[in-house]
Formats: sequence, structure tokens, C-alpha cells
Amino acid sequence: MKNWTNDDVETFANLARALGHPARVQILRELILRGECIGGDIADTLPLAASTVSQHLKVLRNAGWIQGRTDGPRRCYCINASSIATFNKLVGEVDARPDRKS
Amino acid sequence: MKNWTNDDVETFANLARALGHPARVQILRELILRGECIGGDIADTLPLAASTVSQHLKVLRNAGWIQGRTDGPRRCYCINASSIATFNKLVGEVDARPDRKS
DNA sequence: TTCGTATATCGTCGAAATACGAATTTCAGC
DNA sequence: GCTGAAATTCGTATTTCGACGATATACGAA
Repeated sequence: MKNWTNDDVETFANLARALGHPARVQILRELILRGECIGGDIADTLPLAASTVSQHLKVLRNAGWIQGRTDGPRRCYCINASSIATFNKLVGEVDARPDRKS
Repeated sequence: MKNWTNDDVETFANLARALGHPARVQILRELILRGECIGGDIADTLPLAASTVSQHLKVLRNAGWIQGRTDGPRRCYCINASSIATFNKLVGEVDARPDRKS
């Protein structure tokens, strides 16, 4: 595991916190499954009010997990691939081989 | 990406939420760096009161990230490798290849 | 047993998260 | 311009989090 800067730690914690709610995990999964873009049908897949879903989308957006672009009166979201890459990379560095020496 | 059960989603969100704080990321990193066991020197590496660190350790313990065993008057913590494995596995399934088709 | 160290738990507080409905914004179409 | 659909923001209530100091617990050593 490489040395992490304080920024690395912050970045990782922020990305992780954004995933720390089942609804947001679902949203992210839904976006990955459906592809690059989705309107508020996401809300239909969740037992939550539209305004609540909108807030969860905002959290994911602020954390950098997703991006949204305007598409007429609706909004089209897609995964931000680089966030996933960053996250996977950091997680990979938290690999715990039981036989590692330090 | 495989289908996830609701339990998968919950499990993932719980593990992620436990990582959603810089102090806990640091603790986990410290445990990985130092090896299997560490007393409350962890607290010395953080700018937090001992009781606060203890609470963070509890969160990590409840989430399954770490285990502690009693060692005289102190306590020895170590990473729970299976949690990391689970987390890495789930994260791996959230892989977003930009050229995936659905 | 008594003392000191190491941890954990308790009680409290302000801050942040979560959820909802209502109000507002945005934009296509008439 | 006005209307309706989609989405966000606002206001509010409730819950959970994060931090601390004080207290309690566990245990080795004196």
C-alpha cells in the first residue's frame, strides 16, 4: 500500500461516504446497468419521493460519482468513470494480503 | 455487473458508510501498515480524544472491518481480511468500463 | 487490595443527514 | 405569452453523527 496524502484520505472518505446509503448505491447501480444516461425513472425504481431522490443525486454529483446534463425539461445522468477508477485504485491499495510484511 | 440482492446493497452501503470518515480511513490504513495488531497507539496518530477514537473503532468493529482481542489492560486490533475481500469484490462489480453496452 | 494505565461507555451538545410536501424553476409545445 | 411535465430547491421535522469530558470497567503491578 502506497503512502496516502491527507488529500487521498479525504478523497477516499468523501467517495465512500457518498456510497454510504442504500438508495445511492442503488442509483449508481441503476446508472451502470442502464448505461450512460437516465432521466428521473431512477426515482421510479426507489421507494422514495422525487425530491428525496433528487437530493441523493445531488450528493452523488457533489462527490463526483455522476454527472448530469440538461435534456429538455428533464435531466440525463451518467456515471463519472474517473471517479470509479479513482475509487477502485484506492481500494486496491487497501488490499490486505494476510502474508504482507508491512 | 451481477445482480445484487437487497442484502448486497445494504452490506455494501454499511461497509462504505464505515469508511465515510477520514479518521476511520486512517485507522484502517494504520492497521494495515502496522500489521495484525495494535494497541491504542492508533489514538496517538490522530488529533482526537481517546474516547472519540474508541467510538470510531466501534463503528469499524460493528461494520465488520476490524476485530479486537483483549491483551491485558489493552486491546489489540486487526483487520478483518474477509471484509476487505467482500468490499473489493463488490467494488469490482461496480466496474464501469466506458465501452460497456449495458 | 490499592494504584495506575488502557479502553469503553455515558451524557451532552451542535452539526449534518434523511425524508417529505410545497413552492419554484426550466423548458417544450401550443 | 400560457400550460404542463420534470426536476430542483425550500422549509421543516426527525434522526443520526462526531466530538468531548466524565465516569466506569478491566487488568497488571506494586
